[in-house]
Amino acid sequence: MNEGVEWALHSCLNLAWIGPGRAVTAARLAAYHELPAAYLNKQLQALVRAGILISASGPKGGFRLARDLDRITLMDVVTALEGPEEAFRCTEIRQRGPGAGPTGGRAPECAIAGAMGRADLAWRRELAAQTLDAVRERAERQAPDAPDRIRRWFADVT
Amino acid sequence: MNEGVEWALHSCLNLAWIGPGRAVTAARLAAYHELPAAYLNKQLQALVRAGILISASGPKGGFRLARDLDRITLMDVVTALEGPEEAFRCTEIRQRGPGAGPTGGRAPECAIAGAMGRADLAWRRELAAQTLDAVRERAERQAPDAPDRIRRWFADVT
DNA sequence: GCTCTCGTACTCGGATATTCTGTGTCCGAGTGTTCGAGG
DNA sequence: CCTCGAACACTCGGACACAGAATATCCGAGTACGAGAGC
Repeated sequence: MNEGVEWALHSCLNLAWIGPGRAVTAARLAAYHELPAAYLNKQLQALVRAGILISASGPKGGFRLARDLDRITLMDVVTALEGPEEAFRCTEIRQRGPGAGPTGGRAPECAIAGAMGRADLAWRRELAAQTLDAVRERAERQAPDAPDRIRRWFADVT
Repeated sequence: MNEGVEWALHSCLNLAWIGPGRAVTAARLAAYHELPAAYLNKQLQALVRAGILISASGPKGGFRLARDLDRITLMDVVTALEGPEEAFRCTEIRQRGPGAGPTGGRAPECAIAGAMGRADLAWRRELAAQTLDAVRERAERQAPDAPDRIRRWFADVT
């Protein structure tokens, strides 16, 4: 899986902790975790295209959340960065070669693809069930001082 | 996901339909689906290392199943080819940069990694619940003539 | 005729190229601010 | 003093290199079979 997923999730949580109104630049978000700024910018662009973030150019510009965390699921972020297609792609090799069989392409369904698809569905179901707000809540329970520390660091204009 | 997973699953089912005793060469298995023989051989080698297949060199050599299909799960095959590590890898970026916090590396658990890990667990649980024998049964229900056709083609020594 | 031995053909196994997606970087388009001139 | 305008600085956005892994291929190690010579 793309490494940018981790970056995007952390950045979304940071944006929420900073405050809903403030727009933060990609460079600043990247500096907080020592990430390559231009590349993080690329990932955030994908979130903008997916409607998760809103971007603004120019001075005082940057990124901010398009909606509250409780309306953003892990599935949304993963789909925005990885695309909608599932991990296992059935290339229908059973239809090629001597084993093609007499079916003229109207094969009902590949049993293997079906089984893999069920597993993929379980994965997506679990991702869709988890909102970023629930993740934030867990994170705050583990590190209650994190939100304030983040808010203070990002308020620092240095 | 690696494309070889699909090839390996189909090959395992073909091996089961051919019969438990017969050893089939990688070239023959590849020809049945018009796959690159040497590359399929590489994938089957991984299954041998995982204990799913047994290989034999020389004339009359080839691959055969190490155990019955009902004792092989989709999880076994995927792990053999993709490795045991999960798709989402947490690189602990929260521990880097100004946001590192005072914890000396003994952070309890990344909430994001935990949430992604739960989804990955659901995926693996579903894969582990499906045996290749169940997949075979579904496949036979959809194409009852497939086993006999496969057996006959592979029996052809041409 | 039977047995032992050597050669051969065939297979897996790992080392070796090639392509493709992910990773990282750079410069141009767009925008809000700010400084200055004019009324 | 207030208003208007233009230049500027800053940000996103997409186009442009680089790297690592997936994909594909090739040659060597090992083995079972079979032919041939010897007993």
